[in-house]
Amino acid sequence: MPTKPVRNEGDKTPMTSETTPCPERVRVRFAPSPTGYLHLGGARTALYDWLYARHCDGSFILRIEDTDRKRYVPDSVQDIMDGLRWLGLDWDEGPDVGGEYGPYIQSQRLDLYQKWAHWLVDEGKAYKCFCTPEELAQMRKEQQARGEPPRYDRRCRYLTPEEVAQREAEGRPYVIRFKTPLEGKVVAYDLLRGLIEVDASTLDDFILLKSDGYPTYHLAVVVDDHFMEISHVLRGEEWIPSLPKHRLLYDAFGWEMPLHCHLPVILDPSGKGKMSKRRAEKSGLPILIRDFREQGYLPEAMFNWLARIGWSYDPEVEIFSREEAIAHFDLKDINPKPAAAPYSKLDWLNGVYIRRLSVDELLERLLPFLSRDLDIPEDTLRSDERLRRLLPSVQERIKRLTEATPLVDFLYREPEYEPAMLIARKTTAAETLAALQAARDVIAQTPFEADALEKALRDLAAQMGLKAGQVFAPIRVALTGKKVAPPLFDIILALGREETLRRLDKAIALLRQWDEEGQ
RNA sequence: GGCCCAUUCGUCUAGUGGACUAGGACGCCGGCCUCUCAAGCCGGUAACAGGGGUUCGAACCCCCUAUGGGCCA
Repeated sequence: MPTKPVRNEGDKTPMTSETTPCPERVRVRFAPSPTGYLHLGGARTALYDWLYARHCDGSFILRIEDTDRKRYVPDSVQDIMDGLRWLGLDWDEGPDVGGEYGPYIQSQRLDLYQKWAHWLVDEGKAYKCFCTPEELAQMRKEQQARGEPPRYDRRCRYLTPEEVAQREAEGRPYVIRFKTPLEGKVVAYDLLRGLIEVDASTLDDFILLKSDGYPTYHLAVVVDDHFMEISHVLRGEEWIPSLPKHRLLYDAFGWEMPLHCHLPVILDPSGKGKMSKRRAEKSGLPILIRDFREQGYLPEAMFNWLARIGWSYDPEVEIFSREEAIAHFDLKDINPKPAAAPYSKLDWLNGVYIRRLSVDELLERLLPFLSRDLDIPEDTLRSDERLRRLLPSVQERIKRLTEATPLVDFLYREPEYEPAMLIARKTTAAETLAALQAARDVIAQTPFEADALEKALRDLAAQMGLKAGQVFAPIRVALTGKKVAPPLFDIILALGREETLRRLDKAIALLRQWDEEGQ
């Protein structure tokens, strides 16, 4: 049970700098099922697991819970590990790095589960159930007809030893079920919510070992957490309903129960239900960690954003590093309320992190995206001074790495645009034409330097009775083919005088022809 | 439907009986700046689900209702 931090009289340090004292030996695991790629919910759970382990100088363990063979997705283990690494969540023990408590893949631990399931049978705390799927279906049907909640009626619990022996002799397949107490309360404790009480009568004689020798989640998780000496089980709140079953199992085994803390789920942005792959696809929002990566989010921004959903150590602090998060992390500060994923905040945060990068760092992060979009090798781009020179103004215009391409592609592609786009608002084709021609000459004759060029073009605009923007706009379109682009003189300098003049000439010709043709 | 969990601005959050005319952030709106778009700066909008208690006093404690969520079927 967490104790409240003691605050001394006259202590001037803010409350937020204090965290609950850590237990002696903290071992926390993240235990995903390889049934799909790493998504928001899993990543956030892993993040809190990791933060707690690191805060307490404990161990973070990765365990693969692959006992559901039907839903197995082959490359999901790889995806989960890639995603965790990308987020900077490193593990001390796991399938790839090993450890003293391995193996860390449940399908390689079947002997253990079988041994302990049978131990419970021998102790009279569990029993073999020989009911066939057909029998169970029939049972369910009858219960429903009678308006009863469907559940196992425990008929095999009361089989005599002779009946059991006979069925075994016949070689009939069986599952092992737990002998749930028929009455009384089952009480378990959750670090965030306190006592969670449930009537034993509402619990089923749940299955521990399936007929194929595979354990159910309940058996495997309890056995593994015990033998891996897990001190804290931090998992999604969707597991709260199974907590009483686990309590019963720990008691039956005579093992000490780790502390449990159920983390709030992440909801769809509408707040109307758990974030799921389907819902995400419908709304066009990313949910898989690989998708966030693909869409140009920075891992440090993701980390920050994910950590701040449902947790805060200081309401005034929105932006924090991994180290700060570790230093301040405290289970008691987790908000038990399910939270809608605040995507707009992620965009803002990502922009903040992008702007904090050095130009060199930004370039490195951008290279994979630019290379792919522009079909130019990374090395070529890396050594392109024109690109590097443009980056500072790109940096403050993008929220995601994917947004850089349209801002710089004019360097590598001939601009394409409709002639009408050249005409600035409140000007005519003739005025634009005159402005472009005059601007062309000014640029050709002025020292090729930003301040000088800008002054010359501003003077030109004044002479022609136009606003500076009315002269800049057609030039921008002529050079980039776009109305939205980095600042004009960054563009001109990046392109160089020769190319700038060439594109202006082309624009002039285009506009003249378009104008003569009567549009 | 049963069991469980939760309930502060649109959203993420602070708040653990008096410091609350409820604080911060994102978004949104407005302004400044400005060659487009951004960034930046300034300002604004906006919440204790409802009802009963307990208490001198409740966002905070208790109960009920409602709503939302989770799990099982």
